[in-house]
Amino acid sequence: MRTRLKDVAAKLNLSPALVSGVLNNRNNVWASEETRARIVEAAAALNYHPSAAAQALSKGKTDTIVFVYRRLNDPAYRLAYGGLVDALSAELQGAGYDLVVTNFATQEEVLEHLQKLASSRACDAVVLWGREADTEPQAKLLDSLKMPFLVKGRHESSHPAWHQIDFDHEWMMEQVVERLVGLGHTKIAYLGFPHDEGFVHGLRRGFFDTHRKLLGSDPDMSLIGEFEDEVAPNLNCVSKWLALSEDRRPSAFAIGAGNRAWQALECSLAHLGEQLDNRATGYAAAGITSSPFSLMFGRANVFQGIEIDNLARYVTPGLIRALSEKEPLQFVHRFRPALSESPTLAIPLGGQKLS
Amino acid sequence: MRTRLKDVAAKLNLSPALVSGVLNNRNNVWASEETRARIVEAAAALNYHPSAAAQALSKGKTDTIVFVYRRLNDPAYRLAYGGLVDALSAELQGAGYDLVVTNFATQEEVLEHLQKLASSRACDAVVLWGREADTEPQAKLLDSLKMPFLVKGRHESSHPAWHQIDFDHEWMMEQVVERLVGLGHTKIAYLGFPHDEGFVHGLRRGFFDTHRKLLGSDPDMSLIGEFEDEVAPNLNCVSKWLALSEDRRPSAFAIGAGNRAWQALECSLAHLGEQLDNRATGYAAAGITSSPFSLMFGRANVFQGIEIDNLARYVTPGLIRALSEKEPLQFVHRFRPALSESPTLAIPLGGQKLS
DNA sequence: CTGAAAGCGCTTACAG
DNA sequence: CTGAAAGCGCTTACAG
Repeated sequence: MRTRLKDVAAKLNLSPALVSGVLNNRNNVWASEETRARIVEAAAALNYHPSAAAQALSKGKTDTIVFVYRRLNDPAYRLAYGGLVDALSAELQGAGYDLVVTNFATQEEVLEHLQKLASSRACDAVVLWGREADTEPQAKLLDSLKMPFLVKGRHESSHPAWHQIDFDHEWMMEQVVERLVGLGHTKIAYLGFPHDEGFVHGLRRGFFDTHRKLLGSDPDMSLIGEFEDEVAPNLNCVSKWLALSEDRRPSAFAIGAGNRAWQALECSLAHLGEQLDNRATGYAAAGITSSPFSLMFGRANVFQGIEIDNLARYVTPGLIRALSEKEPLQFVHRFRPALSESPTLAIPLGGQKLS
Repeated sequence: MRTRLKDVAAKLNLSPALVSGVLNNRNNVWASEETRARIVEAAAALNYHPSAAAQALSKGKTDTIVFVYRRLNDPAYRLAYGGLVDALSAELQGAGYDLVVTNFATQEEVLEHLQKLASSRACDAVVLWGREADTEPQAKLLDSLKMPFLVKGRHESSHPAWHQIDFDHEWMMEQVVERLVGLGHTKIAYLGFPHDEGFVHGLRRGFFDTHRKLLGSDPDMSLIGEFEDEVAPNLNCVSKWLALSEDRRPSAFAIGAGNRAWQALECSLAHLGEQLDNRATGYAAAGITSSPFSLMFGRANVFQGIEIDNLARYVTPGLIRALSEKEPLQFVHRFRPALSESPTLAIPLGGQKLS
């Protein structure tokens, strides 16, 4: 039999109420320092830990947060979730919360489960992650059920009062363009995604706005490539760019796309015996990457795996605070990760001699 | 206020006990079909879901399983955990269990938390994942606390009664060698890890044993390379192998290592204008990979990301059964994933013309 | 400083 | 077929 509150109370000849009060540091409970010490000591000696279920039932608080998402086929999403769960769980653990992870194949199942979560009082809050088309109805449902939640995404214009978080995509692309222009490049191509999603538009907007601001002109529309995260279309596009005459050929690349775009870029360059470098001469690139990422051959400045771990760390305190309702809540978080040198495998290529 | 059991009972003028009995399909409860239907209907109409805490308290069962691990620096571990959590959570959800994920920086914290889990009755079972040096003491502790658990790893000789799962590494390497020999290769090099861990020894043993069995001789010890999962040492080793005279040079590679070994292999070959292929002529390779993995240039047969998802799917039913104790428990699970063609980026390299 | 009592929302014999 | 009652293990006013 595991130790219960009454066991430690009995051992000390005290009432369970007192022991409970002391152990929980309740401030309307009075006990001598000596008694407190005895209680704490006895609890430790008996290896007492309150029953989670009993506490949840009497307190009406579970100290549990549920991370809910729809499973996506795109492996990049799964990877991001993996890192996120790892970091989120670690952060919440530190604050005394458990993280339960639940995923479903369909949006219907997600919505049904959110209903159940709310009415079975199985958690204190929910974290929603995924595409905006999915998370918006999910968040709406939780909102109507008065269940606290945090949602990943850019819902700031439609739902400014939601507790939401995402990257500051416009700012990130600004950093990218500033970096490339700072190196001395003026002909900058853009590789991005073709999807109609908030972050895609944000990245594109950031590129265009900063290009205008720093170079005084709109980007050359023939140097804008937007493709799925596959090697072939990116490779095709980049190799055409590199085959342009020198006056039209880009010398730098702003990447608002995935790892396949980077791989295509590096391979196209490798064909010409070139590789990326952070210099005014030759070719340079900067941009976002999925996690985990290493360049194969060269060097570049990247937002590493968009630092999803840091995103989790950044947002957790706000979530906890929102739950304890001690401070006014900041609703819209825009995270600005650091642009830094990418890890590189530095695989020697072409004519270079191997050791 | 959320609906409680008494609410639906009151609405139907029935006692809570009856409603509870019917809703839980208890077999010593008698109610007419009509009454049953009314109860189910009313529960649905009121959106009734029993309080998880109250159920846990009265039943002494939480329907929760906790996944505990120590955070490791190696990103490959994190990735594996990510995919695992995804799959495990999905599987358990289907069986009515919640998965809570907890990770800690140190082994001490893990052990302390396991203590707490056991004495706060916060879960029905624990899943342990990580290196055997960590999981062994963890499992021992849970064992002594009578907390059911499943542990990843190869503890079959030291603790045959533990509910444990891992890949059948010997068998996997057998498949690899059979595949390469089947293609017609006889000079097979081996790339592995240098660590003193169960799976490393298993892979190596599988390679040696099968080599002897199929080729009638021990492997050439100069064609055994065991390195950390980094490009440089693998690249160095493979390029030396490829520079050997034809009578000594390997034409095939059995990989019991990580993605860096594959990258090194492909790049070494690319220098020579070669790439991997599943043929008797040229170079072939087969082996294990970390998740997610694509070859850059060529083709090969691999155990894809060691199919950690399938491992989770494979093991969940046993875990659930162990908890309900309906069937005798199979303790040691050895999973045999399928050897299949690796995804490849098929990046055209070298003198090849781009479209 | 201390203790008896009610309540959280269920489940489960048990008596009718 | 049905209902009153005790119990799961805590917390929390409240009375002393």
